[in-house]
This record gives sequence, C-alpha cells and structure tokens, in this order.
Amino acid sequence: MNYSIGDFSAITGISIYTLRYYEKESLIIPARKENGRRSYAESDIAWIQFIKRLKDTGMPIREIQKYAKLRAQGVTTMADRMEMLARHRAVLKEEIGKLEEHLSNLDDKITYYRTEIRKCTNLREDRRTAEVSCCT
Amino acid sequence: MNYSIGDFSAITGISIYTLRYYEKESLIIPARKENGRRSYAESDIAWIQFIKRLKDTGMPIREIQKYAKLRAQGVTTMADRMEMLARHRAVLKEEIGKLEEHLSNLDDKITYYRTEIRKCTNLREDRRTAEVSCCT
DNA sequence: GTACAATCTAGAGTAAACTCTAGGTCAAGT
DNA sequence: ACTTGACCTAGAGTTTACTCTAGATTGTAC
Repeated sequence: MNYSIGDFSAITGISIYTLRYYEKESLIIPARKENGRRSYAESDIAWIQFIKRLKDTGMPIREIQKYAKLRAQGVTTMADRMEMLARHRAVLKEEIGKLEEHLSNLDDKITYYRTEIRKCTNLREDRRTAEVSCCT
Repeated sequence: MNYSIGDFSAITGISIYTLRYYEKESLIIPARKENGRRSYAESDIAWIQFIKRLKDTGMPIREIQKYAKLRAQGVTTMADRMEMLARHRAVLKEEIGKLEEHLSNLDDKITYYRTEIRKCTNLREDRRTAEVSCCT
C-alpha cells in the first residue's frame, strides 16, 4: 500500500505542510509517482511515528536529521543509531527526573497556598478581623 | 540587600538581556534607583527562580505573565494563583506520564537494536556468512 | 471539455523567546 | 579632564519549527 500526501497526513495527523517541510529537512523522503506526486509507503507510518516520538521527547530536528541519514545508509549504521538513542535515553531520563522534582516543588507550593487560604477563611469566619490582608 | 542588573544576572544565571525582556513582559519589575537604574530586591531571587521553574515545566510566558499579574495584586488573588498552579500541576503530571511511556518505548527499541547487532556479530564470528546485510 | 480538487514548487510569513546593536548617560578611577 | 565600564532605551535580528501563499499542473467527475 502507498499513500498520497493527503491520505498520509490524515493517517498520521501531521499536516501536509509539515510533511513537505520534513522532506525538505530530509527526515522522511517518500517515493514519487510518474507524475511527480509523493507516494508514502506503509512502512513510512511507523517511521514518522518514531520521528514524532523523538520530537515529543525534545530531540531537535537537526538531531533527527542525523538519525535519518544513518538510517538511510542501511544496516551498517545500526550501532551508530543505537548509540544515538542510548544517549538520548539518558537525556530523557534526566529530564524526567528534573520534571519530577519540579512537580514535587509545585506540590509544596500548592500545599502552602492551601493552608494560607484556610487561615484566611478561618479568621474571617471567627470574625476576629475584617481585614482581608491576613495572609502575606 | 538590592542588586544591580549585572549582579542579579550573575546570581540567577539569567542574562541581562533576558531580565530586561522579562521586565518588558511584566514578569519581574525591579525598583529603580534615583538615576534610573534597576535595583533588584533579595526577594526577587526567589521569584525569578520560581519563574524559571514554571518555564522549565513548559509554562509559556503569557501564562506566567498572568500569574505575575495576580501576584502583583496581592494576597486577595491567592486562590486564583493556587488554581493556576493546580491546573499546571495536572498538565505537568500528564507530560511526565507521556515522557515515561516514550522512555519505555525507547528502551524497547534500544534492546531490539542490541539483539540485532549481536546477531550480526555472531554470524560474522561463526563465519556462516561474509555478508554484512544480515540484519534488516 | 471544463470545472474541481488535490497536488506541485519556491519562497514569504508567523510565533515564541530570546539576543544583540546603536547611540546615549553617568559615576568612578588615573 | 578623560577614559572606562556598567547601565539605559528602542528597536532590529536570530533561531526553531512550522504554516501559508501564489501560481502552475494534473487527474477525475459531470
């Protein structure tokens, strides 16, 4: 099976513009029909989804480009590609760690806000003061 | 204690350009001395670090701007700010989840590469074939 | 046989978040 | 007095990753 750019866009959820852009950047280069139109292969679906994954994990297009270039060179570059992925894995792992730390910090802040707001509310309910500026 | 923009930049690791940009965007507005120069307060350090955290967790500057505006309005906006953070927390939590899924996928791929490469090596060592194109 | 829908290319435009330049002020050291 | 270094503003330039426009072509439906 092979797909026109419109179909491929619909299947993958990536705009036609972006697909053409990715081609210009040598990420994914579909075959062409006799009339010059793009013809994406079945296997391109998995490939573009992998590209998506790399992007979603923060890999810049220049990096993905390098990976794509290796891939295009065939099996002899498998080790290099694995190397790239292993490196990227480490970066990703670290980023997740950072985000988790940020999350816990955010939780602390939210907890703090919650208690402060409760204090305010209590004060108002107790009528001990009419001022709103109770929590600073 | 208060700091010149140069000192504040050195302390926080944020470039002078960026600090001025953040001011233009109303994220952090330092006091001014009589001569018109910026004078950052001690408390601005914690504030900019919090801004950094929001940025690192993917909050766009427009959002941070809203938060800063609320903060500038004082204690009466605490509940709104908490609301914002709670929402952002949820987004962050989800993003971490996605990244973890991506990580595990990446691991699978790396494992696959590793075994494929091993197969190749074994084949070569066994002299069963001289071809390199063993793993596709 | 003509309208239309989808495609093509080259190149311009956009948005976000900086980053830098030019031209000017001002206080401190020599 | 004068140079130097840090600071000021307004506005231009950069980078990344798209996104869109204009003008041409092509295959299909009526």
